[in-house]
Amino acid sequence: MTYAAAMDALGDPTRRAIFERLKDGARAVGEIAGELPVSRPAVSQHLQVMKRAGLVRDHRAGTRRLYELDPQGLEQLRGYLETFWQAGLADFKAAAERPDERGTR
Amino acid sequence: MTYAAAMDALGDPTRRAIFERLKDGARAVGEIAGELPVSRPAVSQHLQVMKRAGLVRDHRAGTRRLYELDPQGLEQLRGYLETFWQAGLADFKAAAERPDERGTR
DNA sequence: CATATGCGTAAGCGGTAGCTTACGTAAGCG
DNA sequence: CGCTTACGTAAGCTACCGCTTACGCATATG
Repeated sequence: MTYAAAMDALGDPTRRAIFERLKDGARAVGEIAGELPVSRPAVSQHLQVMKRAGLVRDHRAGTRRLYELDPQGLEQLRGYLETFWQAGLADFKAAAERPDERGTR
Repeated sequence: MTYAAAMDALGDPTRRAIFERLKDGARAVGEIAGELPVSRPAVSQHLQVMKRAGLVRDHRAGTRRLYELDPQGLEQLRGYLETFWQAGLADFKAAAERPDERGTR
């Protein structure tokens, strides 16, 4: 049920930008903010939302504070999306993937 | 790059509720609205946002309009999340999954 | 052809999400 | 010990998002 917080969190573009910056290792707050068009406090606030959502972890490193990806939140999201591929969706997928016949859109 | 629209769309709780109602087959707009605490136009608006995001498809059925899941959008999301499990994240995951040592949180 | 059903769209409103600036605090450094 | 660095938090403002009501349109039905 906690996947909801993770979905809400990654619903914001700035938050996704921050999240993606953590792909290749832990980073400091100001370091991330330097690469984005928002202030450092803004990044700090976003990181806390993601922390509550279980998407990131943090730990101190001198005067700085390093944030890194938290696999726990990612696992929640993966599990949630997986529920949509279940049931009769497999053959439905096959039917839907051939160029549409009904001209939807 | 179009995964962004899908993430934005599923960032809203009401939209997720609608999305989940489509798990087991196509549904009409009013039918969905009847199960949710929002008006039918609200559901209609949400469905269109999700349609632009590639998350749902629609087609007419008499005077009604049936909406169903669109595997295309789901695939976008799955692919996006997958990028976070790449690289050195595998062994990082192993390190992060044992009860934390640094007392983060 | 008249009526009913089901839906999309327009218009408008209120709450809140995201941002900024300002301030307080903990840890390294000379 | 002052001073700097790096961060979190508070306060406040604005834009936008999600909602409702009202309306118009297309399709079935008798």
